[in-house]
Amino acid sequence: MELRHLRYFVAVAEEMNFHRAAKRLNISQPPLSLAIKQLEDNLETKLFARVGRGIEITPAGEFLLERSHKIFTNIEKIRTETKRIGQGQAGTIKIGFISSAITGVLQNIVSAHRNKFPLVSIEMEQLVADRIADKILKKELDIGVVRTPMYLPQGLKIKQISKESWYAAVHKKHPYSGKKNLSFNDLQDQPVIFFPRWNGPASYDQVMELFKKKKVSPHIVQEAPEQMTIAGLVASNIGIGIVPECMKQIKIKDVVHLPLKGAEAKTGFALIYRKQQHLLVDRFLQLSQGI
Amino acid sequence: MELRHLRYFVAVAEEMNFHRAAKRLNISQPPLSLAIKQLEDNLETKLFARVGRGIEITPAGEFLLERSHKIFTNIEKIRTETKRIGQGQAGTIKIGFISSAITGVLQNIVSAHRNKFPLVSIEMEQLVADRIADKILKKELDIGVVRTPMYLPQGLKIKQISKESWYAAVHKKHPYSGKKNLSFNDLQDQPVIFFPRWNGPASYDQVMELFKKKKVSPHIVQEAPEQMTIAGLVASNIGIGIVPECMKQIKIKDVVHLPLKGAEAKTGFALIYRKQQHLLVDRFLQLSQGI
DNA sequence: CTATATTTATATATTAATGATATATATAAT
DNA sequence: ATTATATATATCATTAATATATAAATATAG
Repeated sequence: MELRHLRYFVAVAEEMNFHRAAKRLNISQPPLSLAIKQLEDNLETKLFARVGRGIEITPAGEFLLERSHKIFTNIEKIRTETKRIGQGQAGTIKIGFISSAITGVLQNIVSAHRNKFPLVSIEMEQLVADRIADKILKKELDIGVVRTPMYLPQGLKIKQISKESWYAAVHKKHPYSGKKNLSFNDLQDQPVIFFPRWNGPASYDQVMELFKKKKVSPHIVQEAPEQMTIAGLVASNIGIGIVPECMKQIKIKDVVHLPLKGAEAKTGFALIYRKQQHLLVDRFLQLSQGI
Repeated sequence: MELRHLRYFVAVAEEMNFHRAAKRLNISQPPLSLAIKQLEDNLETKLFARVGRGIEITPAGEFLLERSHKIFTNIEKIRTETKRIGQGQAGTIKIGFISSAITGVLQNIVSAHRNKFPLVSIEMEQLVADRIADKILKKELDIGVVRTPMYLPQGLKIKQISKESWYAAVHKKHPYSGKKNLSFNDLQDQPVIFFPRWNGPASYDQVMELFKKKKVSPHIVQEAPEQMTIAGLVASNIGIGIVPECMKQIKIKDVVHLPLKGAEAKTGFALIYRKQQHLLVDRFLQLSQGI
C-alpha cells in the first residue's frame, strides 16, 4: 500500500464516481479502477459496493476515508515541520550547565533566544562539569555552559560569555570580615575551602598557580563541588571560601564576600560546543555574542 | 512522496548505513540512495549529513524518523480496523427510535448485542416516527424502532419484536377507574385523548377501525404526539387516553390503566431497515429474533 | 421493450518509475 | 601510498503505472 492508493481512494470517495475522480486526479479512469482494486485486495475488504451503474461506499470505506484525511493532514504537518527544522526555523537545542551558571548571563541568553526564535525549544539540564563535555561529544547535548579556564577536550570549541574575579567568602565574625579586600598572602595559615580538582581542573590549577606565585601554600580544610555547599561551610565558620564573583549575588546569612587582589577577571563562564554544528546551535552562539 | 520513501528512510536511519539498509529492504544500494535523495529534494531538507565515508542523521531527519514510526504504526492500526469493519467484526450501527421504545425490548436487544459484539458501537437517537423511515432511506440511520402497525415505505423491510394491546388510561376519580377493563362502547360520549394521525397513520387508522367496528364514534378532545404528554393530560383529567400497554409500566399519579376489550395484541414494536444491509445490521437483526 | 447514455471493468500498448549492475568518488585506516 | 569501506552516478533491465480502446452492466428515455 502506498499513499497513492489512499489519495486515489479519497478522490473516488469524495466524488463517488470513478470518472470524476480520475479527472480530478488528472489520470484516466482505468488505472484508478485498478488502484482501488489493489487497495481493496490489500485490505481484503471492499471499500465501495458496485451497485448498478454507480458505487456506494461501504462502512469500511467510510472509516478509511475519515482516517485517510487525518493521515494526509498529519503528513502535511510533518512535511512542514521537517522543512522548518531543516532550515533552522524550529527544533531543539539541548544545553547542559553547571549549577553556578543559573545566576548570570545564561538566563539572559536563553530568554533572548526564546524571544527571537519561539519555535525553537531549549532543553536545559544541570550537570557536574566533567559530564558536560562528555555528553556534548556523544551528541546528547548541543551546548555546555562551563567555568573557565578549562582544558578543552579534542573536538570541542569554546566561546567566553562572561568574565569575573575570584572572591574570598569569609564569615561575618572572622577578623578579615571588615576588610575592603584580601590578598593571597592573607590566606597563609588560614583554613581554606575550595572545590575539588576533578570538578574543574583548569580553574583549580589556575587558583593554585596564583597561590604559588605569591609563595603561599593554602591550607585546604574542606573540598566541596557545589558553590552553594562552600557558601554553607563558610556560614558555619569552617574556613574561608574561594568562590567566583557571581556568588556575591547570593545573599547568605553571616557570609561576606571580599575581592581577592591579583585574581581579577581570571574566571567566568563559557559555552562549549562541537566544531560541526547545525544552524540552530550556530545561531544560538551568534546570539550569545550580543548579550 | 510515497510511503516507500519513508520506509526506505526509516531503514537507513535505523541502520545508519545505506548498504545494510538496502540489504534489509531486499534492494540494492543505488536505488536506495536515489530514493533518499528524492525524499530530501521533496522536503527541501537534508535528512542525513554525508560526512566522510559514513552518514549522520540531521535534526530534521531525527524528527522525521520519530514521526515516520508513528505514521506506520498508525497506518497498521487503520488497516486492521478497516479489515475488521469490512468483515463485520467492528463498526457502528445507528438506531433511531420513538420515545415510547425506551421502555421494553429495545434495551434488552441493545445490551445483548453490546455484550456479544463489544467492538461494534451502537449510536441511538430519539426521533418522531415519520423521521425514522426517512433517515433510514437516506442511510443516516441503519435501523428504526417503530410502533406497529405501520405503512411500510418502499425499500424498507420490517421485523416485529414485540406485541402488546391498546389500553385506556383513565383518571383515578373517573367513574371507570374501578373497572377491570373497558370496551370501545364504554368510550361513546367520553372525551378521548389520542396521538395525531401523522404521528403513526397505520396505528391511528387501526384504532379508528376498531371504533368503527363497534359503531362508536370517538370524541377526541385532545391530540398529543408523545405518550408522556397523553399521560399528563389524563392525570389532569382532560379525558381518557388510548395508549399502548407498555405505558402501564410508567407509574403516574392518579392515572389508572385498563385493558381495552377487542384491542388485544393489536400493536407493538418492530425494527425497520433497508433491504440491502451490511453484515453488522444483519447480525443485529438476527440477534433481535432471539430476545 | 428496445435504444441510448452512463458508469465501471477489462485488454492491450505505452510510458514512467523502480531496481540491478558496473563503476566512480570520497575518505578513513593500514 | 594503498587498501577497504561507503555513498554517488551512469546505464540498462525490469516492473509498475497510465492511456487508449472497448467490453459489460444497467439505469433512463422514447
